[in-house]
Amino acid sequence: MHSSERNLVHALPLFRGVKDVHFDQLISGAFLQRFPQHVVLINEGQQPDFLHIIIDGMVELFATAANRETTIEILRPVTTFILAAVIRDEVYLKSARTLTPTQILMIPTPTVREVFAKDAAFARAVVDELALRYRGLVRTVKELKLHSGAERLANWILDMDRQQGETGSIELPYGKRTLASFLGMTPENLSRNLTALTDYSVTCHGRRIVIADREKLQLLAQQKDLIYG
Amino acid sequence: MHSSERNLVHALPLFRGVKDVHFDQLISGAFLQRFPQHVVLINEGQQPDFLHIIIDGMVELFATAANRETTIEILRPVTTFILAAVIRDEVYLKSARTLTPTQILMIPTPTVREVFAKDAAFARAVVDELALRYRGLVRTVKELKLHSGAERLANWILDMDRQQGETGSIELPYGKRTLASFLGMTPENLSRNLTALTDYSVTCHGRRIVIADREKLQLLAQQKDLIYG
DNA sequence: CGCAAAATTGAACCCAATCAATGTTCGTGG
DNA sequence: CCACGAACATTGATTGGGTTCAATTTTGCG
Repeated sequence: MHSSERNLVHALPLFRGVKDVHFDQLISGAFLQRFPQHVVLINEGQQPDFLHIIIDGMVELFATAANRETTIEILRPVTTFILAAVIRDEVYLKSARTLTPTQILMIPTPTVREVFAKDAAFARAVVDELALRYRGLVRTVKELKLHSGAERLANWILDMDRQQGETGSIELPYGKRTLASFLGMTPENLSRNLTALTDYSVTCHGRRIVIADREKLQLLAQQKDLIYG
Repeated sequence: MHSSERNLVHALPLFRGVKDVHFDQLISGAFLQRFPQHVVLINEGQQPDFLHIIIDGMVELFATAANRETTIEILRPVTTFILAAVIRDEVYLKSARTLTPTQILMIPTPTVREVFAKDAAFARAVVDELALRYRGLVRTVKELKLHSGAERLANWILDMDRQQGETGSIELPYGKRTLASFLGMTPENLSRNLTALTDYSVTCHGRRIVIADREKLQLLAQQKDLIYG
């Protein structure tokens, strides 16, 4: 790893405050690696070898059963994944693949566990990340069990608009197939739900979605949990 | 708190290895309190005041939206809840109510955060708990998105059988209404799914469920993720 | 430019929710 | 201890959201 990259990595929230000695230990055995698009990085059921940290690009966590497949989370920089598996030293519950060309920092599991045990700042950062992700999943479960497909889509659009600067015009960060899988519906249904949102001031052309009247859309989205979140 | 209770609490996984000074600090401001059945302990949207630890009894975490309600998790001793909210110092995403008379240890949020910052053993225990719960939620999401109602029920029955000693005869730990809400279906549908499981060697009388042929049931349950879990 | 994957649209089907009615369980007070 | 009422549980009939299957159009990429 070059020293410029080293500084970049040390500045990440996960490593900020970590003692230099410990940080050196963390990255001494680490790899900073580039992967092309659509590459499977890990498979569910495997034992964790490395903690993965997304430096650049986009990663999809998904799971399969029988002949089905679903997207659990979609991650962007700077985020770890399979942190829980590394901490507990248990098999992955999800698989991961790149959605774009992606740069990933891989730290061997034993190193992570060692430094975690002796560096308080790192431990706190790990907990913070875990707690954040836990809350994200709680929101997902609430969304799935309490809202219809159209409502989930509406919520996602409002969320994405917020992330992209609340301009009322958003760009899909990934394909509609992936979005459908993430929202828990078929691609066909996502299509239908999108046209149904016309009644709520939403229009979609290609990868661009425009919200004409945000309040109208919020009416549908039943924003209760997002207000609190 | 009596000294016998104190010792009991100190022996909990969450506090094992915590320095005596720090443990004293944790419980000095804590309450050990008994609640009757069906009492709401916390409401989603509130700011966390205490970390809750279930010493005895059973607690349901649930969430509401519009006029709907759903069960997210059902917890038994010895488990914490709203740990993520306490760690991040953000509002609760779920509400909690007792399902049975319950004894709960309540530690003020600031104390938890202080001790967490200076006691490595406690920090590790917190992370362990968080990671465990995170993985539980991942399983929930997979279950919801990949399996039908009948399959989820089958999985739940097999899971419960395992927890109760794999005797092939299990006792419902809570009402069918609650179970239905937890599994993400209506009480009517749970009833129908239970009768449908007759074809898979499952019979139900009152609160008792008997599995005649476990392998037959596993066929339906599509156990993939549980084998790995 | 041309092909393959993705996206859309329509039609039929199915799982699950809702509405409605009856039977059962259980806690409570007489 | 029994009787009663209210909540819970079951069963049937109907409705609806969502999936599946199938065909067509569009997009994106080599």
